[in-house]
Amino acid sequence: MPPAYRAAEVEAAIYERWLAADVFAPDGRGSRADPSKPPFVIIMPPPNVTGALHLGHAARTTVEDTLIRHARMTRRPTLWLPGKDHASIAAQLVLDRIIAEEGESRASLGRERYLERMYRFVEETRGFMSGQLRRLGASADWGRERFTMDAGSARAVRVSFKRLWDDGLVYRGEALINWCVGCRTSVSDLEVIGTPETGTLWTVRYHLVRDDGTPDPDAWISVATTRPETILGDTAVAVHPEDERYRSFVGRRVLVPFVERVVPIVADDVVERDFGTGAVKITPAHDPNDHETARRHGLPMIDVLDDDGRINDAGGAYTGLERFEARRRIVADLEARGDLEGSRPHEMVIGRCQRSDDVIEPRLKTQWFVRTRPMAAKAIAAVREGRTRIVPRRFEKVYFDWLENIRDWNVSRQLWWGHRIPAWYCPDGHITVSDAEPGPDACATCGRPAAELRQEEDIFDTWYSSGLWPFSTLGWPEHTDDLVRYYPGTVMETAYDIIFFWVARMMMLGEWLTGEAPFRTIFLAGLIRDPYGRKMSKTAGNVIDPLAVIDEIGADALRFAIVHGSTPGNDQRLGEAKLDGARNFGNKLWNAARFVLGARPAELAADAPLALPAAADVGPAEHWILSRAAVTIGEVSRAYDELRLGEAAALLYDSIWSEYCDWYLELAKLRLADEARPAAQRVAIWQVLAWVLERYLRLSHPLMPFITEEIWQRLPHAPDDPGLVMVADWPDATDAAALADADTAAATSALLELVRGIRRTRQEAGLEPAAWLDAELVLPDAAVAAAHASLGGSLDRLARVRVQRVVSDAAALDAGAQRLAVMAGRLEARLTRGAADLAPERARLEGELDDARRQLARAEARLADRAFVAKAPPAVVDGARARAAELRELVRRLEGRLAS
RNA sequence: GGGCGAUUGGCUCAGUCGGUUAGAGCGCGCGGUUCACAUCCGCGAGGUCACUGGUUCGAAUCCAGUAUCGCCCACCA
Repeated sequence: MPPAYRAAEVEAAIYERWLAADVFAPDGRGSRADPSKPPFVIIMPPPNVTGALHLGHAARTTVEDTLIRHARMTRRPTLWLPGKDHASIAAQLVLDRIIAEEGESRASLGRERYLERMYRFVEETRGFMSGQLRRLGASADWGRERFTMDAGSARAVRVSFKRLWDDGLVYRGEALINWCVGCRTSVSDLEVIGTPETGTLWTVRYHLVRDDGTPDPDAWISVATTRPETILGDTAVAVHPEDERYRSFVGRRVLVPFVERVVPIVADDVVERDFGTGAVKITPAHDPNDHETARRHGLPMIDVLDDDGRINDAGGAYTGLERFEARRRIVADLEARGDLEGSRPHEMVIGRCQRSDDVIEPRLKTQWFVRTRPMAAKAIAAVREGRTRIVPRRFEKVYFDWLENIRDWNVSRQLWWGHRIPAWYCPDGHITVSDAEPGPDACATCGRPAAELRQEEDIFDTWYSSGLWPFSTLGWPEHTDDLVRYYPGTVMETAYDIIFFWVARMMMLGEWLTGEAPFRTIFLAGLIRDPYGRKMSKTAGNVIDPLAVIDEIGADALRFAIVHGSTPGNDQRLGEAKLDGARNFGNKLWNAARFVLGARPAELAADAPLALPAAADVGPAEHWILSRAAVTIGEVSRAYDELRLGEAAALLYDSIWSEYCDWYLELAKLRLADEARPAAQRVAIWQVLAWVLERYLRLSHPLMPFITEEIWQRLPHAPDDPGLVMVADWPDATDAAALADADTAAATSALLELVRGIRRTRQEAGLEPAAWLDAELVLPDAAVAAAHASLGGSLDRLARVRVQRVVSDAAALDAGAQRLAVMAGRLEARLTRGAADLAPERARLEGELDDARRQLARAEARLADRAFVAKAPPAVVDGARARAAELRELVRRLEGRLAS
């Protein structure tokens, strides 16, 4: 076994071995799944097909792979289904940049050639991400890999849309949508990011119109606006109905500047009297509030923009101007004609596009909408009724709030890369929605032949096909075997920032289309931040490249760092310190294994399978580590079961490092090297050493799959072992628990405390660390004395003492001797060494006595409290009594010691 | 304007069902050429669990309020 662990070399080879063994698929050749057990299914959140692996992907992959590996080891049929998302806008933005370098553009290529180019591009990139996920150790079923633009997804999109259409949940209508000029498409409300910015609030005069229809140069109403270019689309001015200042204005008419349109002054209580002038210009086609107001008052709605963000034909002299240029010109022109009353800086929230960061323009457009309320009700019910559980629970509220206030979903996108909406128009204006791949044979209303029908140009919002993902990947709408067996999924693991985009939509579409919630548990993780708590971003320059980390310290270390100390739903910081810690842990495990493999007694055949020794040969240290192992197996298993992976990692870290390596390995080492010890005992020691290591490897495997596999392969195995730790059975604690004797384990534990006490005392007394001290031990229990005798010199060696005498009572020792006293629980040691400085030792004992007395006083006060004794559970009271007795004894002994 | 989260040693975080002795890693101090590992070993210091009040025999933990920071949602032009 090489002295240092070489992650990079090991990981690639191990992954190949897993692939060759065909153990990733639930029905793979090497799978040891028990078909009678309930399947464990995770459908992977599909990363963007053009993307590169970032830490977020690494975190998702790590958590899901860990859950999957744990489930696989419990013999459940385990499906982790991977895939890619076509990510229409994101992918188009990427491709647009690329073709721009080639001197082309969307317009120059045209739809067909653009899509051809996109398919070629996606062909090139789609393998990258999978390769990167494999480097992380992802044990996904690559044979079932899917793509949101593959034929199966396309079919699911068509069939689902037809179903929703037939169910009356789809409509095509004119509504105010969010238009992104930069992306040249509409986007959903979720994709509009409210950004606080300082804008300008202009005050503008609208002149009243006299009865003869001419504007009155001396009478006007002043309105406030932040977007003067929308003046061109104004169809009213509104004031509050109870606003005394404007009471007489209501019902009169004003002239809209530049377009010279005569519009009414209406009263509506949306108007805030305190804001601006208390009078609002109403632009129904470009503002949600105004749109509502216009509907209430039956006002016309005039769109003044075109798709490129320029003023359209409705803008009179401004037609053709870019929107912000138009704004500047209009402000200047208002000023010139004396109708600009003033302007001031104004703090406001600007809607910007999530993708392009361009300013979103609300516009009136005819598009496709999904009526979400009925679906939302089902999605809410699924969680309310406990059919789906959200972890951590606090996100239920977020989920409910959003679904309860949900608005219709604009699924139309004026893009090319995506699923085209399967709706056809006939010349008579009828709409036919069809789920047939070639489209409908004829107009569903008038029967006109297909040749006369024209398909909708719009494509679907990317998240529409993502919403179908939990079942489209399993073959829906067909009743495939996979769908029957693996739907609904077990856990949907994702970060909390896409609850609305994705989780809620999967729940809605899943409930509505399949009649079932798409998963049992929604497991929401937090985001990974840099060591200062900032979001990682390329512009901030604080990104950690997971692949660079893997190259340097290996996937196991990255995985462990991601999981260790994390809590579901909470953001976590990740930096070099954490990564180093994880790497060091792997190194520790590797070296421990190196020692174990090298320490096998010659009496034990090299290929003898791992087994626990006969009870008669089991020594005290073995009882101790086996009892610790039993506890760890139980606790770690529970932590995995309850999705508390951070805790599983912490438990393993502590058990392996602080118990197994720091103590047990040391105790085993010395006795194994002791040739005078009977072979049967040495063999037993090694067997326990190796057995516990093997169990810890299995427990750690889901988190650190590569290194545990590599080490496990080097341990001896029985012929019927599965050959890979990856498909080894999840350990249980019964063997260890049955063999370990609790009293002996406790006796050993007490002796370890004594060693710790001796080390501390000698350090405080300023003794040379290497010096051997003579010692007399007070070991009051027979069990402890027996354990000490059995461990022989190994324990003494850890404390660097030569034991002269062991007594059961401190009274048997010389009272006045100038010796260092060590107390550890009920055990004591007296150390002799010429140059010892006794003062610090005495000071420490006095401090301890003070402390013990204080605690005793508190303990006794508690017991004196009748209410406590009467009301606290008996076990707690008993515990308190025992504790008080212990403290009393400690005080007595400390007093005795200090008196001498 | 609503909602959520966080607040525990210098830093980053755990802390299950409320149980009295609040843990870890990093950092810090002291010491170490122990033949698995210096990516290491040993020892130690360091905490009024943000604050106020309440519930309880008992509160880091439950309740109410306050403060600070962060996030999400929301139509004052």
